[in-house]
Amino acid sequence: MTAVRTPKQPRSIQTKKRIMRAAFHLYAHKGIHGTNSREIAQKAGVSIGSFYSYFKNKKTLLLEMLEDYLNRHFLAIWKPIEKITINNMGRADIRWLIESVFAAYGISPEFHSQTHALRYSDPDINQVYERERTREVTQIQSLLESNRHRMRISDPEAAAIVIHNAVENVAHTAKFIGPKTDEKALIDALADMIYDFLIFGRQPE
Amino acid sequence: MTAVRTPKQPRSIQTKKRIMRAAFHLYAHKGIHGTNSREIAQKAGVSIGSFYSYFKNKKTLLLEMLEDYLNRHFLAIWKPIEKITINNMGRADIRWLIESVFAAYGISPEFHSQTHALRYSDPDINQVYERERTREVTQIQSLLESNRHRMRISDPEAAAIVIHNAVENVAHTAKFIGPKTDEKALIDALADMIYDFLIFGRQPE
Amino acid sequence: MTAVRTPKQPRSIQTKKRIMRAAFHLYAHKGIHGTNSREIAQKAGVSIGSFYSYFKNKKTLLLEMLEDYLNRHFLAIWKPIEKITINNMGRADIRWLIESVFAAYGISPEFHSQTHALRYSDPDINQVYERERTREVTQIQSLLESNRHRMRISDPEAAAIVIHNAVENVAHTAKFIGPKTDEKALIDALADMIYDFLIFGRQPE
Amino acid sequence: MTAVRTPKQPRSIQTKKRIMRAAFHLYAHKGIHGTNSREIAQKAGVSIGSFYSYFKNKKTLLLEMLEDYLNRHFLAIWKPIEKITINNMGRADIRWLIESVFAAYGISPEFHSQTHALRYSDPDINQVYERERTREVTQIQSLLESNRHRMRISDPEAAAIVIHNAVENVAHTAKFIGPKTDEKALIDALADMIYDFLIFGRQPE
DNA sequence: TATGAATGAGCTTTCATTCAT
DNA sequence: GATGAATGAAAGCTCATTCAT
Repeated sequence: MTAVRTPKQPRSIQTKKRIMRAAFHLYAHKGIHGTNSREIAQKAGVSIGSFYSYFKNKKTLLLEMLEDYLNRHFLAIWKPIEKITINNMGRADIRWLIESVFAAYGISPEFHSQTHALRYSDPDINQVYERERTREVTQIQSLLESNRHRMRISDPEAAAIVIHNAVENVAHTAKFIGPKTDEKALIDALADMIYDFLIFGRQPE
Repeated sequence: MTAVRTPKQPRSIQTKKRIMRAAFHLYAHKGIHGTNSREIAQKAGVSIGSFYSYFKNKKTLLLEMLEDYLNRHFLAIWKPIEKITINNMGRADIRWLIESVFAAYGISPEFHSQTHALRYSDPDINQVYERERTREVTQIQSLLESNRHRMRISDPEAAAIVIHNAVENVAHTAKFIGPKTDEKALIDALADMIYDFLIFGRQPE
Repeated sequence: MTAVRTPKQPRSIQTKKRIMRAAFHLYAHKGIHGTNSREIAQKAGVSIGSFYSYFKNKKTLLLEMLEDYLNRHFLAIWKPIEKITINNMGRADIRWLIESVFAAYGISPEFHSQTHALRYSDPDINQVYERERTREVTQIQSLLESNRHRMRISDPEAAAIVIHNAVENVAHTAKFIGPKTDEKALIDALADMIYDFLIFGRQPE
Repeated sequence: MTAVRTPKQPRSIQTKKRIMRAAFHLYAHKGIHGTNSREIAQKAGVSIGSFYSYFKNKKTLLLEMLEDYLNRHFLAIWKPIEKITINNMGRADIRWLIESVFAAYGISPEFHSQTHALRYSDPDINQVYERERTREVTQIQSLLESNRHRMRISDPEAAAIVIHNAVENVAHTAKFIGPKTDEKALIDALADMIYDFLIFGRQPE
């Protein structure tokens, strides 16, 4: 049977969080496959038995962590959106958004990249990611629609996908490569590229 | 300790290639961590003993596979470069290059993504990838330099990094998501974005 | 070390019984080794802490359950004995007894068989069973003695053992195999066999 | 993947047999659930890795052992059948058969009883046993048919079931209780009971 | 040189039991 | 008294690697 504990008491909730935080750090540093459950429990300061009373198995832990992480990721990007002039976006607004994405990728490029790679061999992970991707592309697409009158793009969905990918992955790579890169320059280049694309873009012949 | 064989006879070379091909397929389908050495040997039609006479250990196999893969990847992109008007690039040339990248990512987005994720926890893998990234960015940067007179970009290195990332990752994502995506539209959007950025781009204030 | 509670208040007694009943059902359906203590407590509607205040450990629970079960088993067989013409038994009386045994095995052939099997590796269980077996064989033997004048058996103890085994195990098997078996036919055959054996049996040469 | 080794080389076959023999002894002495795989491997003088290259898991080992055991059991009973006057059975023939059964139960009453008990919670075990039971009852029934002209039993199948159960279980119990029991007396009583039942049995009214 | 049997460290997971709240 | 969070020994099983044949 071995039902998983659904924590209600404050103590329980804290314990569960401690485990997830410990796993997060270890996964980032030693790799998901290079970290075992004992290690996670130990780092969280709980027994291995506790670990398994909060998570059915290691996979479940990973899925919960991923949902959690992607939510934080999403919020880090889109929470500051109120500061943007939604239906009259300028270069500064685009730059602001890009900076949010860079900040979001600062949470943990390691965890991001590793879980992303698991999409190929793990349908459950893939599903979580696909849901997230859709959510983000939709967000961008609706921004584009709000500014449609000023734009010349013919296919807002393709544009949203391209922009989403470009920004996310430049940010990801930048964060990974680390302080060597001139982040400011990258953000500027990206902002230019996207702004020109959206506002000055010629209609595809 | 049996020394690792450096195959010189044609038959040996064939065997080694068979092992690498078997591993490549299995890694793509079941994940690197979901594939064990017995399985690889079996699929390659050799004994596990043979496997270990060709590769010191599994890690060595992976590194050799990665070098091999990245070479194929690089060539797939840059071999058709002769067909490009190097120092007077137009939108069509850019489009052509992007198509090459998309084709290169068709080789195995699965293997690519998985090995990429290992960079965080495995310095050896990271090194191989870093070398490759530099090689590719340099390639783009030199293309930009050749067309500098027609461009207004202020920081060619940042531009090269941004373009490299944007293209590679859009291609990667497109190949992964599969036939659902309208690949043609993505390539068009990317070509527009990059062309406008390079040729019509305003000087950053 | 919290002492085990010896329940005297009615509510306590009820709780203890609830636990035993829950265990009894689970053991029968999922096997003794396939059932864990949390499951028992849950099905009984008590906390695991309560469980251990009623039973020192799982083994104690099992022993108490077994004593309980074997008492019910014994009574189910021998309570209707008053209806038998003790010292002038006929075929009908034998049949009547056999039917009681079949009924007794209806209580739980699963629990019976499982605990029986533990005799080999568990001396405590074995002791309880041995005591019970002796009690039942003695009962049969005394019935045989009461009818000795009409019988030709030379060794009443051997006869008692043989009869005891034959009846118990045919009943057990019949109950286990289930409705497929024609229980009536089995009971008839058994009654014939035993009656002929006892009343018409020739002296062993 | 982890394919199970199908032993072909003599060395392999020996190793597999050694494991099964070790398990057989341990299961009989410490109980199936009281024996772990490490212990079995150790007693067999092989590594735990070897154990699992010959058996997919512990359950598979048990099933193979059971098939093996029941075959030996069956042969021990029915191999000496040639010495019986098949279609004119007398008391001596019956006694001879009963002795075979007693001998067969001498192989391992402990293993027998324990696996038998698992029938309730394990459908695979149950299936193996049910197949065996049918095979044995059929054997007895065909013996009864061959002697039908001398018998008065009305339902050969019920008779076969009753006899089968009676003999097997008396033998089982006798072997288990051990030297305390006067085995000779039991066999005599059984032979009398069955002979009288078959040959002198009155027709059920 | 090729084979595949053998190894055993190490991993995931379970569950009887305790004890702080 | 009752609760259920916490414990950790112990079990089943995998798999990279070695080495006798």
